[in-house]
Amino acid sequence: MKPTIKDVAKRSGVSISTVSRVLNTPELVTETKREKVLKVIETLGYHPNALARGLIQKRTHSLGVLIPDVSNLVFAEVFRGMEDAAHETGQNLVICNTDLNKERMMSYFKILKEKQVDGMIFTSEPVYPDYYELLKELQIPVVLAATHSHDYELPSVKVNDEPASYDATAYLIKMGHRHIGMISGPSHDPIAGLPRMQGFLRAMRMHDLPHSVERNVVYGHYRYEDGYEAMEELYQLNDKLSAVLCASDEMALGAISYLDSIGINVPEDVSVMGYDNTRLAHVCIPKLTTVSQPLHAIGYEAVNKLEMLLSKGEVDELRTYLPHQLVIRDSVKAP
Amino acid sequence: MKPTIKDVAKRSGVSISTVSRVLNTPELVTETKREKVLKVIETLGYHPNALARGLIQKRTHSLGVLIPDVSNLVFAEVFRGMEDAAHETGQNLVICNTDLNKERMMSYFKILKEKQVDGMIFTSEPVYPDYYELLKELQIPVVLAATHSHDYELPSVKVNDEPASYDATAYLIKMGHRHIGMISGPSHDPIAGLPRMQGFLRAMRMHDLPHSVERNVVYGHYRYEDGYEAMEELYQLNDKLSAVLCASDEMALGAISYLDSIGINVPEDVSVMGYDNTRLAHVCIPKLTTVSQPLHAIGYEAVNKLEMLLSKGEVDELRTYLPHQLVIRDSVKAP
DNA sequence: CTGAAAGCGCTAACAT
DNA sequence: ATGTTAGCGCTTTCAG
Repeated sequence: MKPTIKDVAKRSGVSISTVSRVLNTPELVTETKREKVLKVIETLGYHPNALARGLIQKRTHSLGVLIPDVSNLVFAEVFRGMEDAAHETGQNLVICNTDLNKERMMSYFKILKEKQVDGMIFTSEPVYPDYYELLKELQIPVVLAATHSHDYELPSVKVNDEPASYDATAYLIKMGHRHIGMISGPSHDPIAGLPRMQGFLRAMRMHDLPHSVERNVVYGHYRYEDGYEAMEELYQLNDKLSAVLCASDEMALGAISYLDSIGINVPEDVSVMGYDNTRLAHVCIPKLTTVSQPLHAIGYEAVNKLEMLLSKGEVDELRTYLPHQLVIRDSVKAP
Repeated sequence: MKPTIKDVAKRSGVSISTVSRVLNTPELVTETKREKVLKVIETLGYHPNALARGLIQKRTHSLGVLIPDVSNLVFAEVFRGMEDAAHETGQNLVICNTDLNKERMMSYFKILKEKQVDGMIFTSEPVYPDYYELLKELQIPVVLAATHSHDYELPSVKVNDEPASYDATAYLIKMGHRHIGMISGPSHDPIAGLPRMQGFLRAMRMHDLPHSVERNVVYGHYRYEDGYEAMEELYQLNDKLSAVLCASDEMALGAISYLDSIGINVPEDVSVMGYDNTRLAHVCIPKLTTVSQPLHAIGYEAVNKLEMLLSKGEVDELRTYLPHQLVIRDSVKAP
């Protein structure tokens, strides 16, 4: 059997409370006893049982992370930020891939609750009413990362997409483009879909440029393949476009690939702009001009915010919007 | 206070063991009582405490994952495989980013031990003697993913790199290339460095082609930037190379980028071959011809193997080698 | 400064 | 089929 605190106590000739003290409040124990106990711990190879401790203290130093898909670069970088913050404050992360599956999501809520995580980070998905209800019933502190909710008072960390998308479009316009298309996320996606499209439309409108949703906007699910198909569709809709704004880097690459397949060069013939600034964006040819989201920081700050919520019971700022940035590289040029 | 099993028992007018039974062995409880209890659980919003349960059963259904960096596509895909397998068997994953930092690694071993994870997956790093000693002391079941050990009897799942690299090189040769360079991982990396280089050298030797380590091989740490710099170095060493094998897709992209910067086209002037077959490889132009590692399957099988180790106490096959595959795309052509 | 004792919430014999 | 009881390994009063 693995040694327990009892074994250590017996071998050290002290009570278990003393052993507990050298582990938790060593300053309350005489030096000689403390050293003795430490030595026994060493020779026995004793390691405290965090379950027993957690059972009493009601604190496990574990956080649950709900994320659509860790193998997606965007989420992987956000997640990495969470990991770094968690490591700095001695927390562990229990990860759950949701694949945007509601049932899987709800079942994870319960599992995490049972495992007594101290809190949860909910990533990149809208907070539906049933999620909120369950969360409330479960009474688990939650912070939203790369998503937010106006309906509910949930702390969140994300980029403000509408202005970011506006800026991107304005940049394209400033470069001299007048016929600009957009490959958007799904219009029913209130997080990364709608706002980015709205920013685009607002910029076009403000500059008196054509911005028919029917002729200038097509939709995809942020993936490379979606970008490829969307570009094909967009091109059939409107072939005098000189620039295309995409709602993700992956879709931008897909769009470039389609254009390449029909002999159109980027950026010589058509400019393409990405969104996210994942590693993808600077690893390809041409390197992507894109909207940078501070992915790592979003994850990092989300965990910090959760930590504050756990320790102080409240956060300093309910909804944090981290600044975006335009990263100018090689996929956009003047027409 | 959150309701406990006691509260449920009281409200249902039964003993706590009966409540425990409806949760764990419902068939042993009369239907009427069971329904009554279930209803109370529902109205009270009771959720069992997994810590208390784990304390008794000595099984937490949590696995620890040690991985260098989840934001790296290679690991992210392996990790995703682990998540899928874990989900299917009702396990949770606690993740620890090691950044190849020995101390961080060793401290994570201990933390995971204290949290009573049932087992651990150790990813993509050599098993150094001090790791092994600690692992042995801690008595935690371990499976290696994307790495292995000949020195120790540790179950592992990976691809056999030497033959894979041989095959890649042989393909290049079959395509007509005679002057081939390699951008290798560090030669001191026994997992993804040395074997891939050895496979390359063996293929060159077997075909009586020039294979001087000094003139044909340069080294990098698998990243884009490394590939870029390595390609520059390689080109200065030997400018009549018509093909380059890289030890990672990222390095291949870096190499292509360097070649592009000095006006050399891929694959028209020089062929470049990648390794890993991450998403990167089919998202760029030209799409990468590469050695496919079944990344997802490596993670998936590693978790399954760990599960078998936990349930049966042994594994059917100590070291599993998953098949690699050549994926022919656009970055290699005949010279 | 130290020890004894009372749980944390649950499962698992052991009775009945 | 159900209840009683004894812990799992630890922290935390409470005495001394």
